[in-house]
Amino acid sequence: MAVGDASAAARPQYRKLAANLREAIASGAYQDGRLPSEETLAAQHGMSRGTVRQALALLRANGVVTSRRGTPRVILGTARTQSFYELMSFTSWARAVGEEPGGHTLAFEHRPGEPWECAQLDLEPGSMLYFVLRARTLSRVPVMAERTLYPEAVGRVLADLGPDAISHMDPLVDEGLIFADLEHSIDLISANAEDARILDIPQGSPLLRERRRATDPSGVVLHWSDDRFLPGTVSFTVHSSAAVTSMSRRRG
Amino acid sequence: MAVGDASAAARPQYRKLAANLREAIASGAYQDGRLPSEETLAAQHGMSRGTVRQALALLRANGVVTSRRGTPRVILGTARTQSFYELMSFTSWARAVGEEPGGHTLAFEHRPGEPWECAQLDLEPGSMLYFVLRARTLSRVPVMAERTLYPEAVGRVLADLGPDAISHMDPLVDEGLIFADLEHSIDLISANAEDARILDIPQGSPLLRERRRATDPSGVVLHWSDDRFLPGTVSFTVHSSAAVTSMSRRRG
DNA sequence: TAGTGGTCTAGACCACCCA
DNA sequence: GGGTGGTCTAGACCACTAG
Repeated sequence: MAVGDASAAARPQYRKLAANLREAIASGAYQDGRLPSEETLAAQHGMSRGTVRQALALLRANGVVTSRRGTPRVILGTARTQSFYELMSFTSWARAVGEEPGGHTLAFEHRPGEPWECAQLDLEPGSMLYFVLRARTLSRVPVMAERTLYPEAVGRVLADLGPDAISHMDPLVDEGLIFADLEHSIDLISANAEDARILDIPQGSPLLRERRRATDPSGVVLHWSDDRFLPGTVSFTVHSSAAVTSMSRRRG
Repeated sequence: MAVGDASAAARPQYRKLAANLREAIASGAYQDGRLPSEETLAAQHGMSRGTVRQALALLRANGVVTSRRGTPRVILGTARTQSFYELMSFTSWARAVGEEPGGHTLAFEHRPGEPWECAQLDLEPGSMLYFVLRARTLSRVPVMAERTLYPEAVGRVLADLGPDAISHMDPLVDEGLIFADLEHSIDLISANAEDARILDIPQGSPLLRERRRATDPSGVVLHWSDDRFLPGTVSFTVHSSAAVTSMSRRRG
């Protein structure tokens, strides 16, 4: 193979290799629970060790394999981390777990933002923004109250959607917006009057709250959302490793 | 610099660079919000571009900077992801946020595990294990009920501790155990009779539950724990990026 | 001591963004 | 078109583990 044959293509080699290895692991190859050495993998796939290591770093970060100097890599499991998109979109998450997602828009406002709202979106105080309030359902049962803020340029895309549009993420992605990073914060709160009405529960009932902020590759905030789930409907799973930790616990 | 001057040392160069950049960012250098190019950083620090990229990958994974082909890296913030150890240890977490941690052991059992318990620890059904039940406090106020399972070899280390030992992690680390990976699962439950007694709340009160499984570099499970926090005492924050996602949402 | 993963280098080409 | 980050190579030495 010639030097510099960087046939990056749409999908780089290291991602393909990572996907292949994942599949191989899931299908039960490597019964001994250990991966071939990096050198071996490189030879088998006709690539350099550096590329193999990129693939393995991906698996490592997702908790599929461990790594320790001196010994072969150990297989931990298939580690079902979701696609990034499923983490953002209630709709595609629901479909991925075999449920039928639904949504009903209860409020769609185009107005100047409150100070805290503008702050969340990194906008000047008083900037115009979009606010959307929706009830989300699984198999027609309400499970989540969703409040989302969009900067003007983003929310405008959603203005034409009907009140029963299922996904609000899909139109945004179709529009060419690129969601690169997410910051999640998870805690427990009690339902206010509005939550109670939306989810048909007594005021004060406990809810699992997930607040999210999404940014594009240049750091511009694309949306901020506050999702409140009924107990028992979801749980959040996180993998963290000593090498790369991207989770924290805050004083409530 | 000679080829192969891999002065890996205790702390590799790329980690030092990452730490330096973090500090520089926090201290307000780079007022324009953009990082110098990789080439520039490499020249400034006398290292190769590959090493610089390792450092930047770390910052990227923690949400400190973004990256996009064609444009300089954009600074997102100081992104306060905690040290891996603080995520594992209630004690060191509490101290890091300026609280006074405490603990009182309510049960310390050495017994054969239930089938589900052995499964969590990857042990044969019926294996001996240690079970510890503790009330954890912040500034002497109970905020969390902690139930932990240890395989025999690990739990044995804790047998000599008194009922008011504050940290159970420190002795384990001192013993030479290496915690490499954590799997967290976060959801909402209601207090059972035992929780109610420990936390002095009515039975059925909502609690934020974090279940954790820690493994060493070879994949051996070192402990499993079930922590139940009072509402308002903690929140969990996770960063995920399109490149490396290690979080998922499950149907409750 | 042989073999593994961890770190590092010096070079290359490519895809992309912006002036 | 010039500069940026993304991908890839082929080599090197080191630190560690295990037989």
